[in-house]
Amino acid sequence: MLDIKLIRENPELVIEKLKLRGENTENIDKIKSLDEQRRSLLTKVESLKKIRNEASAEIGKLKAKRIDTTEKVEEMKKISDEIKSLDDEIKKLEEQIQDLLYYIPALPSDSCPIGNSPEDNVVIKVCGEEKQFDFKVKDHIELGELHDIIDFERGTKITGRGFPLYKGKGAILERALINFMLDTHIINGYEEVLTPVLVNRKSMEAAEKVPKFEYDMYRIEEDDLFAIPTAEVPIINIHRDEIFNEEELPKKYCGFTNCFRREAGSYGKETKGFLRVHQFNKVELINFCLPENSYREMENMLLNACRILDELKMYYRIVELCTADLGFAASKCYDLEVWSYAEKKWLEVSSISNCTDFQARRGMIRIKRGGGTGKQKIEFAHILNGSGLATSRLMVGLLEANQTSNGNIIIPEVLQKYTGFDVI
RNA sequence: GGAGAGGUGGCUGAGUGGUUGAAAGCGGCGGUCUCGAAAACCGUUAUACAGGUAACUGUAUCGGGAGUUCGAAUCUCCCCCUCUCCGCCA
Repeated sequence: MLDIKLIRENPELVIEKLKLRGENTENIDKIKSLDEQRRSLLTKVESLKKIRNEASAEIGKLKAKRIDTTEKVEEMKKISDEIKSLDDEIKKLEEQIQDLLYYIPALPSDSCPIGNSPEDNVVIKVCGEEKQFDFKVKDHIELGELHDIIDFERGTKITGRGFPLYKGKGAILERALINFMLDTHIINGYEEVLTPVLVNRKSMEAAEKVPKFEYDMYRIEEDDLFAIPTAEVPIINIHRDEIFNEEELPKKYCGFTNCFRREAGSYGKETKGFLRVHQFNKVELINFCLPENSYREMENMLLNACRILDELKMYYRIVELCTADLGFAASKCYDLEVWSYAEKKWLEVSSISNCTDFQARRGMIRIKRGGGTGKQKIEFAHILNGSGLATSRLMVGLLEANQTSNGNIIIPEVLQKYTGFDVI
């Protein structure tokens, strides 16, 4: 959620930044005028409440002295009614403001490349070495079937399309990847958490997934719970409605969860195998930090995620998203993409975002600074999230890149101690 | 799912209609004392919103919402959560 004060004080800036995202900005003026109405009513009702409070105290004293207060009470009845109707009006205005505000995305950082579509994203760096194959490469579905390690058909039988079933060495490889990633992140200073995968509405709101993306999520209506689309949601909510002391930051968490996405509206796109699924596995990185450090921390997080791909000896690239391609809550974002030798395209395996105070404001995640100096200040934390990494698409790249001419798959060296075997 | 108990400031805990934003204690912070520390003592210690350049002022907040009242932490209704016992169960 954006700061209403920013819209109030500098609407031109807000509009200018939103336009860079290709966002419709007409609601900004609407919010501004609703906010003006709200504040003028607020001033009015607060002064009436002051009168009421003073009168009530007086009535109390008079009654104690057994002096008649009928006249005073009658007068206050009128004022009380007036207060009630003003309060109702204010409440309605606040609801209108919020309904609009909840759909306004974060403002892009000045450092974001400006663009109109994903084509304007900027490739920062290509890493690792591209392999040369002197045979026709198999795609991950063929490789999965060949070794009976991924069974898409039975996954479909159990649940539906997009719910893959891993078997045998496939399941072990998946588990090995997760363990390898978590262990690596722990070394880099992240605390591991294992969170709930169903969360309540408040948690979704704090992560800025609801109301805007409510219908992209699997929901359990009876209990008003949501299946998480990413571990970002429960991990951020660890500190919802809390205030950090500034010395506690940066606070870094990593966590593995299953992730669930309806991907409504994307049918027909990348329906093959692992490229777009409804349930996948992901290790997530979260960093709560001081506002002035968030962009520096973001570079660190990028390195932490890259390290996984480096150690797996993957061929990948770092892409910086342009203003038009940023996620709803993000001010700046890097994607990591691994090369698919069979699909002949780059696959997104990680997205590292600086959401600055956008989620912290909604989730009331704050920092207390200057403790003991007498000049205490409370401000919103900055929150970064990054995948480190998502395994299903990584699995695609990994299987393809490590295949041999007879269809075997060589396990990368760093994973061998986790799998217990070196070839599939 | 059934029965009961309870939700008050960072924590413990008083308060059942009228200076109660809220006693007291603990903790935190600042100070006095000390070579330093502890102890003791003194002071201070919530958040949000609105107005104001500011000092500051006002309003709101005792799980959430609605209601009664001139006035609600306190009374009424609905909801949520936690705990205990029973049932079920990985």
